[in-house]
Amino acid sequence: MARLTDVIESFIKEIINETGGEAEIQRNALALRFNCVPSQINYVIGTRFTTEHGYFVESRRGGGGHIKIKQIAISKPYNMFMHLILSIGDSISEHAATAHINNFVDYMLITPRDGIIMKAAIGSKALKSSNSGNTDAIRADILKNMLMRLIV
Amino acid sequence: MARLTDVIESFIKEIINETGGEAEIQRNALALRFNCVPSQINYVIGTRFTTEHGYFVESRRGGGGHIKIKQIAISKPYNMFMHLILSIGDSISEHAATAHINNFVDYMLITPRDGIIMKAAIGSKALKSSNSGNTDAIRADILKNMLMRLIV
DNA sequence: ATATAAATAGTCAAAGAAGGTCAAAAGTGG
DNA sequence: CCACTTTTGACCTTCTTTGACTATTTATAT
Repeated sequence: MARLTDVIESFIKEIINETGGEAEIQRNALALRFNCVPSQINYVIGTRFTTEHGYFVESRRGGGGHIKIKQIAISKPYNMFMHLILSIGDSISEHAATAHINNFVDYMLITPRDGIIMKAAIGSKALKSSNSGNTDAIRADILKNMLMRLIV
Repeated sequence: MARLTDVIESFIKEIINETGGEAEIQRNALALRFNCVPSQINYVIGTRFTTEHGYFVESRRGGGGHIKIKQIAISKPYNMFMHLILSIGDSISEHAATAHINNFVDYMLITPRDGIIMKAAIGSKALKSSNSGNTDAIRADILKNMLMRLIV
């Protein structure tokens, strides 16, 4: 029995292929089409179209709302970039994050100015309000989001 | 489906660009043109042309009434930069932070790329691991840190 | 002048249209 | 049976559209 999740997954991937990298869907319409509850769409996206899988997701609510799923480009430099993004994991120290950012600068994947902004964003001063315990997780999220945005 | 609100927004912005900074419209005429109720014009103005977005709005009722939407001119960009850093306070919503960043881009205090990185850093996706309650505080810290770094 | 009509714009809340979250229930493979 | 994944559903948040009612300004008739 083919899992619905897999069917929806391929459906979305097909759209992405056809349009050359981006699928813009409407949650309710899709749920209706596959005869499932809307939140199943969220499940599919949350398990199959994550950063780790190389996708970037945005959405808007309200009238005319939608969900946009973008595949990051897969040219050579991006592969390297992606590889580094994946190596970040879901928790990272300031020291390690800074090292990564400096690496990105060294490899010229980002400019020194980009590096300055990023280091400011993930520095301990910027995250001092976070309850110790999840600081490293927040830092990882911030770092990955910043990097993803640059290649999506 | 394209949101009417967005259509009206771009229409007004086009006028502002053409006239070099100011749009004078008539609410009813515009509503008629876009086939909506007049108050939708107020909605567009109230959500897209606020002070935070860098606009100033005046109006007059009665015969020959009108709504004037002016883009705020900034004489000394640097002052604006400093002023906004100070005005951020110790807590800020994603909405407000995004508006600030977009403003910085509009006034060319930062590049669009800088803006992308910054918005990624303060987006709710990046801060989802923060214990709800202090998300806005963390965001304020991050934003201030990034901005400070650029002028120090 | 004054009262009244006409022409505008403003406010606010309800209805409508999406999407998000989270946990319980159900299914599956080992 | 156990651990893991998928399916479902109840409830929440955000954004847009609509409309009834209000406020202000200008025009017109007395």
